[in-house]
Amino acid sequence: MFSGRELDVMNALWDLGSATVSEVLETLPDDLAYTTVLTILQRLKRKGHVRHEDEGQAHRYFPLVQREEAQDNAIKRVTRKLFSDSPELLMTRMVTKGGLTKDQLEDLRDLLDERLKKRGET
Amino acid sequence: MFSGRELDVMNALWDLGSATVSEVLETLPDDLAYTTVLTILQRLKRKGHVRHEDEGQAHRYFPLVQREEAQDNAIKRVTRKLFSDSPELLMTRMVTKGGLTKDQLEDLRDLLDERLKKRGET
DNA sequence: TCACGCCTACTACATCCGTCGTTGACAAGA
DNA sequence: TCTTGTCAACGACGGATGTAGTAGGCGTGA
Repeated sequence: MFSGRELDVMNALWDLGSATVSEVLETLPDDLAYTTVLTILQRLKRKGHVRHEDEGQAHRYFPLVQREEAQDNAIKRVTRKLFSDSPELLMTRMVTKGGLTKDQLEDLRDLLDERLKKRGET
Repeated sequence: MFSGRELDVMNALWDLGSATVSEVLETLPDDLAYTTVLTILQRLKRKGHVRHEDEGQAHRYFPLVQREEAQDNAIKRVTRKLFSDSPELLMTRMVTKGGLTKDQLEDLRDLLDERLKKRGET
């Protein structure tokens, strides 16, 4: 769905809520040209992923897709292409190999417990 | 690391262990031209992701990267670009929203329990 | 009024990606 | 020997991506 650079820009918009080209530029760690960011935003607009309003002579850009949607799409893609479409396989791999601390693993187990209590049926 | 089509081809190689162009072609669900698959394999070779040996007049291709490595890279990329570099956030999202069955959630909790027992220290 | 700074629009360009067509080598039948 | 089938090499082409230069509008301070 989003390319690498597009994701950088979308992340800026998601973090800030909305942003002008300059604001995105300040947010990004890499040292890109102003016009580079402008181009990416224009392409995102053409694809319908952002919109913009006038703000003085500048444009203020707003994301039209939610971060959550992009997250789910990315997960789905990785799951399909690299884990035989099995979310369980992906999760198992992350648990067994995924550099999580003990605390994080415990949090996760607690979350699972809670989740399992809440839906004893499904 | 791998593009969409490249992943399709790599999956064929990983599943079969090694394969000729024709074998990859038979494995893929989509109806691509022979030369399309050949091109992808040649590009993968140029990038150092596969190698090939002669087999009669054909080439037999072998993957040079393991599926696990590609899986980890993909997870890392998604984690970095969409989950603030936090594997825990990703996992949490999959647990709370990721379409897993009760059985799968239970399996996962058991896996976590076991995992936590094994490393009471870290 | 004019030069400067900020901002957008438009153009460009190299590379990558997905997809094939053409060409030519080579082997196995007819 | 002629034909046909199987392969690989190479070139091509349109679209996406990453990156940026140039032109031109507009407001502000001198």
